[in-house]
Amino acid sequence: MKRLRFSRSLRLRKSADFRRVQQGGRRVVTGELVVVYQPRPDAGPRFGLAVSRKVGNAVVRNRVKRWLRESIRVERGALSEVDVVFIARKGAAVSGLAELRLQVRGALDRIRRALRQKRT
RNA sequence: CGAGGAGACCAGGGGAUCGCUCGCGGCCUCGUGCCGUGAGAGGAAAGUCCGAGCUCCACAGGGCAGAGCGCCGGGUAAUUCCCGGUCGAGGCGACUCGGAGGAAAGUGCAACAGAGAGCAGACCGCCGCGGUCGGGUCCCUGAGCUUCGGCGAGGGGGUCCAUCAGACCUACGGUGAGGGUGAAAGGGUGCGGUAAGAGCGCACCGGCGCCUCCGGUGACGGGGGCGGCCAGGCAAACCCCGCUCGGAGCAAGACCAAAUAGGGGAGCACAUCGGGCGGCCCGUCCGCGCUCCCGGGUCGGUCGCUAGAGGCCGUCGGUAACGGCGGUCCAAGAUGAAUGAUCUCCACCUCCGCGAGGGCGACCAGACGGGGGCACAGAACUCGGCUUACGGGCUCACUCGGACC
RNA sequence: GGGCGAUUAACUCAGUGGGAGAGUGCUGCCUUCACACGGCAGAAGUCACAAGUUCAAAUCUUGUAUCGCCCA
Repeated sequence: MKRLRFSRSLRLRKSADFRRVQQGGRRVVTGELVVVYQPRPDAGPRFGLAVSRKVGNAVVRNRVKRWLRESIRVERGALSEVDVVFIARKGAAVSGLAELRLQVRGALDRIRRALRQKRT
């Protein structure tokens, strides 16, 4: 069985990258998440998180980011050639890991379909 | 057992699997790689309210202005913090709380009410001067008012006292005792005194000032003498007195260094002008000029960046805070920002059922089954404090009340 | 992370120790055939919250909460 990792190489880390994705990318909205993605040919996938202070205090924000990282780690599958930014809404603070994991899976499925359609 | 006050401490634990960040070692296909191994949030990490280290501002200079602090002594790198004490307030008590210098340096403020509110004041009342009038009491009558109980202006009569007293009036004077207003009206009680009064006088009590003695390093406490009631409140009002304070903050600052645009540095000189050194004045430095040189900054990266005024134990000094000496232990460094996820077992709290067991007794204790709960909160340069948030647990001496032996 | 500021009626704001106010909006009446404009009257506030100083606090002091601004 392939091990499920989410190391630093899979993360979006630069301010310029965030700006590029959020300004030029496409948008998918689930219940508590806004997911923005932009294709990036001939490269692996990269994921970024954005949890603002409106979501809660530092403990709550850290918890939401951990839930999202865990969800991405489990659900990302064979996605590639794309940059994705997950933006948490206020309700994410109380939705719990299971709910967020469902929403991440749904958003990633829609991104995969859109990319496949575009390629063909 | 109940109620209460004070201090110290903990911040669920074990196991399995999958992950994240950093250090070290190894491997290769040298990468934002893989493997192994070790470490990985708090008592408040929080608020950013004080104090420091550190870095830059030329040195951190003078005066004014400004800001902060404010009982006394000690601790400390330092403080507005801590410890011990003094005084005041609260509590039966253990104990708690206190921004606690100066209002007999000055300037100011006090709405409304009230006669008068800041070198006070005469509305009612009381007294004196002047004027007018006989007055008290009982009975009858009775305008009017009424809470239907009564209250009663005025008039008539009986009786007592007598030209003193008293009542009324007025325009004057005295009074600060009484009424009433207010948050506050210039000590309290008693006696004397006076036309009436008043600290006007006296005694005691309380407070204040000055002198002096004793105890204490001191704040202050205790005793004696004299004065005299003249001296109200607010300085978290201006202010006065004393002490302290240069500014900014690791996004400080140093180094490496794309694209784009053209500027930048060093030396010498500087009357005026402009700018910097937190504000103003002084002082001082830099620029505009001349000569020489080629690097500077943004994106990004590296350093700063984690071993410290550290914890614990023992001992000595000290009432204590704390300090000296010796031993020992620990020690996250991320940067779109790590310290997590799932499962399981056991603790802890609480509710319901059940109520075994122990004790002479007040009472203790809750086995067993089921349900619920397990807080506040996440390092961002580092320390010392303060403040605020917080479910519960543990421990040590104490206080008050009750019951029992 | 660090440095600052604000909070008063539904909205925008004044008020710097004794009376809580202005404009817009809202409600009612008048005016008009009707509406707008206009006129008159009225309601509406824990002065963000909690302690303290003071006789007295929106105002002064301290703490808490919320919102906003600046520094790469």
